[in-house]
Amino acid sequence: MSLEHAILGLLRYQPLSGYDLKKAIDTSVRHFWPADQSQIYRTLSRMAERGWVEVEVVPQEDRPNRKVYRVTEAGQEELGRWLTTPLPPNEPRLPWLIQVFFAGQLSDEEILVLFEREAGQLRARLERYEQIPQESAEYVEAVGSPREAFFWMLTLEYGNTVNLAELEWIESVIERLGRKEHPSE
Amino acid sequence: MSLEHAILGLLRYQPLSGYDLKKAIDTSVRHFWPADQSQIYRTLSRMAERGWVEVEVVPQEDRPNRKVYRVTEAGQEELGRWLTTPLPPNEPRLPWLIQVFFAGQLSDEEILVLFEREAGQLRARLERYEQIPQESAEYVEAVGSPREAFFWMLTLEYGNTVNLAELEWIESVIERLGRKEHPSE
DNA sequence: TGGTACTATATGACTAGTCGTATATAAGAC
DNA sequence: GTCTTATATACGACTAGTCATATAGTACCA
Repeated sequence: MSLEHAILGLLRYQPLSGYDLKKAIDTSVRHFWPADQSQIYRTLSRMAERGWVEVEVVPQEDRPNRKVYRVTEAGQEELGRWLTTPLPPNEPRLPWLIQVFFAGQLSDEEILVLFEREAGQLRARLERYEQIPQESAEYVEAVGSPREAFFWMLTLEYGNTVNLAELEWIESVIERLGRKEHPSE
Repeated sequence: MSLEHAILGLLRYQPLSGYDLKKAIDTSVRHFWPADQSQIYRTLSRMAERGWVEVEVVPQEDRPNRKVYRVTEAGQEELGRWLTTPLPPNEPRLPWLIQVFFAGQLSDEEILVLFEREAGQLRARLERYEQIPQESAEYVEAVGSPREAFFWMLTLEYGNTVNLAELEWIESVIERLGRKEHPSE
């Protein structure tokens, strides 16, 4: 399970509570691995059972105690092992392509909406990506490893490249649809 | 749920059994919506309960009876409704990018393997895509709708475009890694 | 004679992830 | 004075999808 390994990777930079981790994930790996709060807590419990992380309970006044997790030796090893393990080919599910696949039964206007909508979502995503370098500046500084930061930025580059290719393809389809070159029946 | 709608779309071309559907899915929407046998059968039962499909039991000698499903009026409507419904933005999970994100702690050799492996998987996928037009020729003929076939081919074009962009990006990363321009620590 | 593959459907057990809600308290907004 | 936001954790219910296995006969191949 990849969430476990994302958590190991993040905790390696510094020990964090479940709450902290949620925020750390949302400002780092969220774009390729979203995780919601309940999933994070469950996963942390499981990891503690397996001995990949250790818990330290930090009492707080007026608020629930913090349970701060840190990576153990076993956790370090597991992360190293996983990072060099070949993954099965990814088979992402793209419901939008199902809509495209059966779009022949829609009207030309409806089809145009289908593609324009997707183009809009991609443009919005690309705009959000532009803000990431600023947002992550403090983490880059805090961790203080240009090498680590280089690979963080590569994942952003990936997102930019792939989403831009998608957007350009959709724009080319919209253009072709406008020229009415596609079969009418 | 998208599998339901993929099934409705396929049954619209002709009534099929669960077994037929598995084969139809594997030669059509598999690349963006894989489905395994048990999931297909469960989904068909649910769809029949909802009245989206009707079952006809076709007795066979020496083999289990075929349960042939056909789309009802309600199913047709549901498909039309769904095809024009905006989908929430897709958030695909890309475990490989988690490996990239934390690759800074690996050696340069290990990192190269990580990228070369992914490049290999993409090349294999692109090669498989090349065979799809031949494989689907009989379906194109059987359904006899150039309009429908046009959109089938668009989903293939999408896969080609996006996977090629990914591959080219990875190749550019490999080149940069080779030039040792990335931080060593 | 045995192994494998095809046709055809079905079910139980499991996992990852989602959704909603709950518990506490404090700070700040309107 | 109430509503929202933030801090911090937890759990029950649910869903989609996976994996393994079962049944039961045919057919082909070595």
